[in-house]
Amino acid sequence: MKKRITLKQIAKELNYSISTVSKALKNSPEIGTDAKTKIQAYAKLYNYKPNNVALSLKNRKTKTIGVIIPEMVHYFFAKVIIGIEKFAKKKGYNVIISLSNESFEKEVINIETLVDGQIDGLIISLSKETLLKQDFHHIHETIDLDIPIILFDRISSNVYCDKVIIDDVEGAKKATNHLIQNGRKSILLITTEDYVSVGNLRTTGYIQALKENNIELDTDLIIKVEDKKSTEEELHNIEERINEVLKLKSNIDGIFAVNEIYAASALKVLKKNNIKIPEEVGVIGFTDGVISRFSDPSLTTVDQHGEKIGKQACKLLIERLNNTNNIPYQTKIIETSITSRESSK
Amino acid sequence: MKKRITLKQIAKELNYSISTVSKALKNSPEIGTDAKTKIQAYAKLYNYKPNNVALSLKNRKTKTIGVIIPEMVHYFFAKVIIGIEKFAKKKGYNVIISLSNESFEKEVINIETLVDGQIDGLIISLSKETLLKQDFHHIHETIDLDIPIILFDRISSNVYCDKVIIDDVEGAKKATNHLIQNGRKSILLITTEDYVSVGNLRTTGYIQALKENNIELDTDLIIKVEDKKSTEEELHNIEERINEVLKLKSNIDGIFAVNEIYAASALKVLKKNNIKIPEEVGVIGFTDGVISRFSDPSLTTVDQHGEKIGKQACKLLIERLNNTNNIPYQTKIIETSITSRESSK
DNA sequence: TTATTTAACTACAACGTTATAGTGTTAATA
DNA sequence: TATTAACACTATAACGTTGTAGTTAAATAA
Repeated sequence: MKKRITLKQIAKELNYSISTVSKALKNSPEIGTDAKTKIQAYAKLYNYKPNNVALSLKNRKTKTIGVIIPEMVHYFFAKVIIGIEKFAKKKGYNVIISLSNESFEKEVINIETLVDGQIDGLIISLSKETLLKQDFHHIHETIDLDIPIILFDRISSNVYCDKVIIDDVEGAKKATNHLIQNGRKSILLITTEDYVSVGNLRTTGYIQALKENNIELDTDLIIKVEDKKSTEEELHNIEERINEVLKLKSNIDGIFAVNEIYAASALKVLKKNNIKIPEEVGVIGFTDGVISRFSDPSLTTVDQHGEKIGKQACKLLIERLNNTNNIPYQTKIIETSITSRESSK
Repeated sequence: MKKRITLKQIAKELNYSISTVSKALKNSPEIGTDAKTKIQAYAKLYNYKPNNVALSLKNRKTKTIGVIIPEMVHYFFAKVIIGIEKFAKKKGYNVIISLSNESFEKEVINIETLVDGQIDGLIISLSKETLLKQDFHHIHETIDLDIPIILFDRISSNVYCDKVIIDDVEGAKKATNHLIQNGRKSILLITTEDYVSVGNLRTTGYIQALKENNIELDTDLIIKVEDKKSTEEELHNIEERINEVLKLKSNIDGIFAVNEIYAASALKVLKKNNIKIPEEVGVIGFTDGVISRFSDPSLTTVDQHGEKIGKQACKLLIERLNNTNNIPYQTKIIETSITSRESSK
């Protein structure tokens, strides 16, 4: 209907040049008071807003940040996005979100699309497939193009860039210690295969905690799940495996799961076997999400503070964007904390 | 480092005009085979990609869709976004996401920011505050600016535009009927205050189902929650209210909650009172989310098919964007379905 | 009185594209 | 032989901005 007005139209209408109008609206001292008031009034009346696309072209900056996450339906990632979005908006940036759906190929395509002129920088959490393949050419190429990338949570030491992570090892240690301090000695670990960096690190933390408490490591007490996608079938599979180990090792008195899905699965199996939680077995999960909050019993978890991570990632990115001279890459570590609920006493 | 190459640079390097290069890369018949092969080879070698910002300026189209949702940590909205994103990407569109955080003011600001030149169209689910205020000037202004808006789920009949909704009344009827067919007669409804359109409609569906089954409506069996934000405190409050009604009306044998948080709260209260689910009381929720899936017992729910909604909304929007002649506004209704789980037998 | 400064503007180029119109050159037609 | 058509390209303008470098005319200084 009433298409947006441009400088050109204002200029024509008021019989000034485009430059004058532009400068008047920027309150430049070059322009006389008369012209200024006239132009500004007219602009306000017709609700003039500069065309951001034209500005982007001129400034070679889009004031937009791209975010690529492996999946959307995931409390942690949702929280991270909230953190990113909040901070970005405050700094005048917009956020474009893409989903890799844990696929390497989609990740590559998403980056390409985003890099093709729409964003100033990227915040990425790598897909499981990428981590498995250890193929980071798309990341490197983007950085080579002078488009800064911040990696968070799912990172790789083979990529040189800014990173934001949690102290996964520490967090897992805290979790394991939490159970040990409750007097648990035989703690089942439900984790992912080692190629998922966070799973790997949390496994390490678990092992370290045991060692520091002089508890012998029993590899039979470690379930490593091939962590593709949590389909109904996959979930069933996990439950089966937990059930088996539980039968095999009747002395288990604690369970540490590296995410809330595994923790919820553990709860389910325990309840099915009429094992009392937390009296007989204490359970603690990683990721303080909605499942943990509403499960029965509610789950004690390691809170990753996703929003903080998002904010930090966004901050690092914007700092880099504003700093033309190359500052050295940083890795920020966000502390975890334990949220104690019913599943551990 | 190796900044992206432009038409200009190719032209200079190969001694052609910019026009020739542009046309050669578009495989225009105007250009000779010789020039074409040379230019295309060079472009490929230096990985030429057209600058999308320049294209946006030229075409007055950004190929970007803005999405504004009230909150991120919400299974339904996450699913909708997945649907939007998938369809958009397939059609060559990018998606910018903004959060209104249920605030009217943030919604207004978000729209302004997005409309300022970065998006071709908008997909919005209105914030609760907006619905409460019934102030839609920001929506109208945007539509006036010829920027199409698609509303989904949280809509208002006072806005004229395309809409995608579920059959909330039908869905609620289905849910209530599901309980009635199980032999329940005294069904507690946990819903929102009436200004939330979906809550209102679901309440209507509940009432209709009762009527159709000749069950007298007992308003004491309806809990209307002031639906601000689900803080720990708010949740506690809801549980209290459920508990009270449960004590007051001991013959309750079914509970229908209009979202999964309320349903989960109901489960909790029932279990605390040692009421057997589903034997003594059957429970059904709305929104098939992660909480329902992992609760104990798992929750029977009305599945809103969020992904489908997102896809449909995106489809409507892109159709409108491609159609310069005004097609009449449509309201698409996505059918709900019941996912039967443990909480109802 | 002439030179110089200042005020208040305007013209132009550029960001990277593409569509339209225009320019030569050669080949085909009348 | 003169006219026209076909080919292969180039110039230009435009999308909406902004910064730099002009251009006037009036005011001041020498």
